[in-house]
Amino acid sequence: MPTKTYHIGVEATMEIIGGKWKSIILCHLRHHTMRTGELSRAIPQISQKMLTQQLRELEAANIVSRHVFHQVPPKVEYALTDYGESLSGILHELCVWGEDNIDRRQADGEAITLLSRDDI
Amino acid sequence: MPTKTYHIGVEATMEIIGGKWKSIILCHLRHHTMRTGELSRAIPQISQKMLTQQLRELEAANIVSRHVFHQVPPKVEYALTDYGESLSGILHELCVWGEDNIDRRQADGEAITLLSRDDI
DNA sequence: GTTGATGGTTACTTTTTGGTAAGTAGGGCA
DNA sequence: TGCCCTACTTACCAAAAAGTAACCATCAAC
Repeated sequence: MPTKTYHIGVEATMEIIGGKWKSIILCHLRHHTMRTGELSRAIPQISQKMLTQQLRELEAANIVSRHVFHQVPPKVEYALTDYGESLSGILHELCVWGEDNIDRRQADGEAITLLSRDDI
Repeated sequence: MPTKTYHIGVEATMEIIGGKWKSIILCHLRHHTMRTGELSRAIPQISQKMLTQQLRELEAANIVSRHVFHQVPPKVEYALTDYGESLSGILHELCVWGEDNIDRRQADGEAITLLSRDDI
């Protein structure tokens, strides 16, 4: 098997939290365990397909855990793993920096809105 | 003009530092001003086209400054702006977390290498 | 026995992103 | 005269990521 080569640490991080959805999902899970439906309500723009796909990839990277309750109708809960929690500080800063960025651009006259500034 | 809407701060951050190259470029610029050629030697996998394209986008977001020396052959230097410096802490953490992630995966038996651990 | 709730998969299409290769500029220099 | 250097641009193509829409399973309630 060919050896995977990184040139700088951030490459590996971005492979895990990069993409359009993963960091958003993680920012929500940072606060509490969530069910599939809760996540898709919290991220209304995401499709079912993308949501489960990204959750599977985060699970494979050991960032997120998946807990299936064998019930009908089904119930599945997602949470950060202990290792995933090690990203919590970074995720928080990414949220806060983004909020500040949006503020600046608004002050600059850009037509831009941030719907929820729920990051504590 | 339609108002751009974000649902959570991290969306805005990722729009700026996301993608395959931007965070890598920024991690290099974090240490010092660099010329175009230095950057492409530091990031050997990137193509000319991607390098200048990403630098232009970072410049447009006021994260990176571009200083042209009117010489022949041309000389252009890139640096973080003051605002770009506000990302420095995050970039550092992204590098460190990635280095740790690679260590774990190596310890886990994955065939994986990190070429330079130059993040201080 | 039809409907609804939840979580999920699949095939297919579109959009976005990235890669390659070639070309530009203009003075230096042999 | 013609080639080098550096930073960049452009046209074109390939690959990856994301969107759409339809479908599945299960059991409970009506």
